Amino acid sequence: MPPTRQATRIQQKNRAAILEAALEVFSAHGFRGATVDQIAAEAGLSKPNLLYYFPSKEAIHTELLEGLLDTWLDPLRELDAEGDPLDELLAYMRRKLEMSRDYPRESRLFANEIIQGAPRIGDTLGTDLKQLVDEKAAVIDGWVARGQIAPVHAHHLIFSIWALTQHYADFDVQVRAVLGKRDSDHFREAGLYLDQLFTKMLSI
Amino acid sequence: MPPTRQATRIQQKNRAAILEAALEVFSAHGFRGATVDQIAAEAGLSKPNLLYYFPSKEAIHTELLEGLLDTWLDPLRELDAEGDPLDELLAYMRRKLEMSRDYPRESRLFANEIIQGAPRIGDTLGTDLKQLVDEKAAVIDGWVARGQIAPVHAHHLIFSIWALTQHYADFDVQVRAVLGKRDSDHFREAGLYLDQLFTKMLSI
DNA sequence: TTTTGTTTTGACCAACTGGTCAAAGCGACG
DNA sequence: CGTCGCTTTGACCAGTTGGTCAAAACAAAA
Repeated sequence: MPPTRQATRIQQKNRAAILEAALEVFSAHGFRGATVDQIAAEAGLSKPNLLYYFPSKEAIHTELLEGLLDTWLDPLRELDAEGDPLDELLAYMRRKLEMSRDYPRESRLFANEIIQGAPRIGDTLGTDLKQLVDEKAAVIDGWVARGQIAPVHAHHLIFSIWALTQHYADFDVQVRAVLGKRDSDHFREAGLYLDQLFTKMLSI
Repeated sequence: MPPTRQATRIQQKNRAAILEAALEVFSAHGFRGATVDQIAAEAGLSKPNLLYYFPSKEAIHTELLEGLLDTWLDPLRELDAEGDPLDELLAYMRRKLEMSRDYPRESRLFANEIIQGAPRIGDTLGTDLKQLVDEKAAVIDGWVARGQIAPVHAHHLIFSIWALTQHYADFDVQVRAVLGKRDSDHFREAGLYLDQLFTKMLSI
């Protein structure tokens, strides 16, 4: 690996290309299903050259996951206890749906990891993720207690937002197959449907 | 492979053991992540012996998927156009949730396949599955037209039932990590939450 | 006991995979 | 120009994996 103090321009460029390629390949085939050669080819590098920038296949995967986890949870962090409850929750849902539309590879990367038991980020789930979710669930509970939204199980409300929005990224082929092969129009329909769903669910 | 007319008792037993073992291994590691040796060991057979009953790893996987797809869609087939709309839809959702609780491996097997682009059952999705869903969506549209439930986009309603129930099987580790390590109690909570959600969504 | 068909296995193979390494290429700076 | 550090690569390796095969073990019928 390059032990320089500051990453050179070439290093920055190649590391970025590798991570981008790895996202493409890992999200499409899972960790085990992806090969270093595939990632290298996708990044326009030779295998040994790729391994000059990252010590191992696992290292790439780990760095990808950790680097993306923050981004992935940002929308939830933005949930504002001071805002209007319904607006805040709908906005959160919409942001998540947009992420499914615009960053499906990231969604599938996580989905692959979690379905297989989260062998590489399991720890983070029980600590960082749990902490964030508990915190935001408390906010929701507060809204419920103050009668600002209908009484709901806050944790399951969050799960349902995750499930419903990520479904359109993770199960994209199925959605497309069932709806017929229209492009991304179904994201608009989904948005309307989910607006309706959560509005009814949360209205008193 | 055994070219006998009738499968002997040994054949039936071993083929069943192999499929059971394959379900365990494929659902936990995905197709590429699973090894024939692993499946053989899980089934209590040697690798050559396993390959005496199935011609290849792929053949096992295909047979598993196809054999299970029917079972998996049964609850949807049971959706009765003549029954009470809300009862029928809630019952369907509950059955799907029970399946997530009782057959999480099957759910993960499909999830793995679909996330990776359904390379092995993609065709079935656009034909059989689409046909069934379109048919049931028409039933739902009928209920809407007759004013028996709130106006909803039928296809997305079905997607939302899938997404919300399968989430508890496919993302089990995440759900457990966030809720804390209680056993299957969260399935009861989830059932109550989803009852509430769909009741509100569908009531006029 | 012999025969016949089924089931099981040890030994083996070719392809693939993640990873190593020494040497060569390259670019910038003195 | 020459040198020095960063970058790239061809050749290679050991372990794994899906799959084959001939021979052995076994079971049941004759």
